[in-house]
Parts: sequence; structure tokens; C-alpha cells
Amino acid sequence: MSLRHALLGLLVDRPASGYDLLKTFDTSLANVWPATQSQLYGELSKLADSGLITVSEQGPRGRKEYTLTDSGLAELRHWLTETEPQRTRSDVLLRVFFLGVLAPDQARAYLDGQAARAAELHAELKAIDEAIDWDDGDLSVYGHIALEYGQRLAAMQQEWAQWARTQVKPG
Amino acid sequence: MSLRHALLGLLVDRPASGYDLLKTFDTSLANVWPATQSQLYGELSKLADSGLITVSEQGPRGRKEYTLTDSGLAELRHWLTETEPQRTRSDVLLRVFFLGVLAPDQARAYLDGQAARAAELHAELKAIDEAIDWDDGDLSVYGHIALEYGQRLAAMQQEWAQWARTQVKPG
DNA sequence: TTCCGCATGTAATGGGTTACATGATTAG
DNA sequence: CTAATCATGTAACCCATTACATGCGGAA
Repeated sequence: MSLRHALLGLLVDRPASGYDLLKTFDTSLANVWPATQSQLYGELSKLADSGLITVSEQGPRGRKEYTLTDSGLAELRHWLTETEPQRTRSDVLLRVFFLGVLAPDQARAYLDGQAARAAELHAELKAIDEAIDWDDGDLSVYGHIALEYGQRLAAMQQEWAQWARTQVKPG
Repeated sequence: MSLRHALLGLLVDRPASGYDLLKTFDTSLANVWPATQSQLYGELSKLADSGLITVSEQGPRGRKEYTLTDSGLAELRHWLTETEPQRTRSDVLLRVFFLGVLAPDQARAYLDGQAARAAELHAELKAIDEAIDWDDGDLSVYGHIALEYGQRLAAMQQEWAQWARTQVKPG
């Protein structure tokens, strides 16, 4: 149930239309909380119905600009402070459990692929990190913290995959 | 669409009933791919319908023991070698993006909480790791690799959260 | 005989993905 | 005028969660 909170969070910063928000989802939130266009417009309608956001301005082409309301901000704070993050699923890890059904060289190939993917992601995130001019605004501070998480995760995954390949018995 | 593959993977080892499989999901797969009872029985029926598994034995209380078929094993191998892991969502990280709406001490409290959770998980996984007598069977090798991933992830999360708290500006 | 564990199933609801459908505005 | 971009919406389908529902078998 976090798409709604992602939307509320983005609207803290400034009012925006569904179209605007979609672009943010496709860029900065793509690796954290992907969402589709369908989902997004539907959720915005529901949020407006429940009064957490309002249409603050109508533009050309039926554009609706949404603004966060006080109750929306309260809901966001509630989510942040009072609720627990939920369980996640890991597709990558699930596969590891069953690598035994493959031949050892195939299992190693899988792990090599994971190492390569992680290395690539790490490079990508590092490039983003270096390209951005981090000022000391809130979004900057927390955006940077999130990006650092991504980098540390990618680095860990790469090291793990490289170690793991050595654990696969020669076949 | 990975629940089906998790089931196929578990049935490689030995035939089992829905009830048996549920227990495995609630223990060893709980942190990797949680599934509910409803979902599991439904999926088993679908898998049987499509011939990837068969009812190999009927026991008391309507117990049905399922066995993996050749096409089921082929499907599992196909999933492992030919398909890409999908995007994941991170609730924890999403929250980080929006910590700016909280007072600094609340933001730090959130990060402290995450550090504590990670430390707890790390200890738990370490205890499991040490308690298990790892032999050199396939399940043992890959189970150990998966567990190692969990431990590295938890350690990384703890370090990151501790670092992150220092980045939050004093308020 | 009573309770616990074994064992399976269905229904309702909500979130997520893909595809379809439509149309207005603006830049070249 | 034409193409790209802006902009929103609906429908069908699948997966996941929660709750409800039922009943057998074995142990004390």
C-alpha cells in the first residue's frame, strides 16, 4: 500500500500533475518503487476522493495539478513514523536456492551474470552520484542517503556473487 | 510469477503435500519468498492442471502428495537460465526519500530503528548459520550461499543506517 | 471424548501489469 | 499540416492477503 505514500511524498515538494509524477517515477523512483501510468492515475483519483490531495489547478488538455492537503501530510507522517516496512521478496535469492538443479558451470554462469549486473548498477549509481550537485536541502540530503544505499547494495552484491562462485563445486 | 517456481524447486528434492510445502515457506523461505496458504493451494492446483507436477499419492485426510514431472523440471531449468530477475520494490528506501518531512530527531529515530532491525536480523541469521551442520550436498551449498547473502545484506544495512544518521543535520 | 494438529479449499478485496482508447497542444 | 509530446482514462487479467469454512485422524 505504499504507492499512495510515494505520491504524497512527491507532492510535499511541489504541486504536480499525474503526468509530471509519472516522469519522476520513471526516473528517480524507478529503482525504488516502480509504478505504471494506469496505477498512478487511479491512485491519484482515490487520494483526491479521500481528501489527502486536491486539484489545485486545471491546465490545458485536461491537466489537473494536485496539491497535498493537511490531512495528506498527516497521513504521510503517520506512515513514516507509525508503520513498519513490510516483507520483501527476492527473486535473485530464490534462484540461488535452486541452483543445484543446474550443472555447476551453469550455476557459475548465473552468479557471474549477477556479479556483472551488480557492477553495472554500481557504476551507474556512482555516475549519478557524481553528476548531481548535492546542496544541503532536505531532498538533497535524503536523496543522497538513498543513493548511497544503492551503491553499497550493489557493491555488496558484486562481492557476494564473486565469493559465491568459488563455493560452487567443480563439475 | 515466481511462486510456481519456488514450488517446483522445493519438489525437486522430494515429493510433498501442500501442507508440507507451507511449512517450508513459513520457515526457510519466509525471508525470501513469503506465501500464504491460500495462494499455495491454488498454485498447486494450477501446476497440476498444466502437468508440471502430478498427484503421486493420496493419504489420509485428503492429503495429496505432489511429485515433480519432467516438464516441471524443464520449466524450472528454463526459469533459472533463460529469464531475468525482475525489479524489486524497497519500502525501507522509499521512506528514506521522504524523511525530510519529519523533524531531524524523528528521522534519526527511524534510521536507528533500521540499524537495530538489521542488527537483530544479522544475529538471527548468524545463529542459524552456526546451528546448521552444513554437509556438502547441493541444498547445503546453495542454502549456505543464500544465507551468506542475508548476512552480508544485514551487515551492510546496519552500517549504512549508522552512517546515514550522521548525515542528518542537527535540528 | 475432546482437543490438537493435519489437511484442503473458497470468496472477497486490493495492488500491479498490459493493453487499449482518446484527444488536445505545440513546435517545426 | 503533421508529428511529437502532453495528458488522462478504462478494462482485463494476474498475483497476494485476509478471512471464512470444513472436516478427518490420532493422542491423551
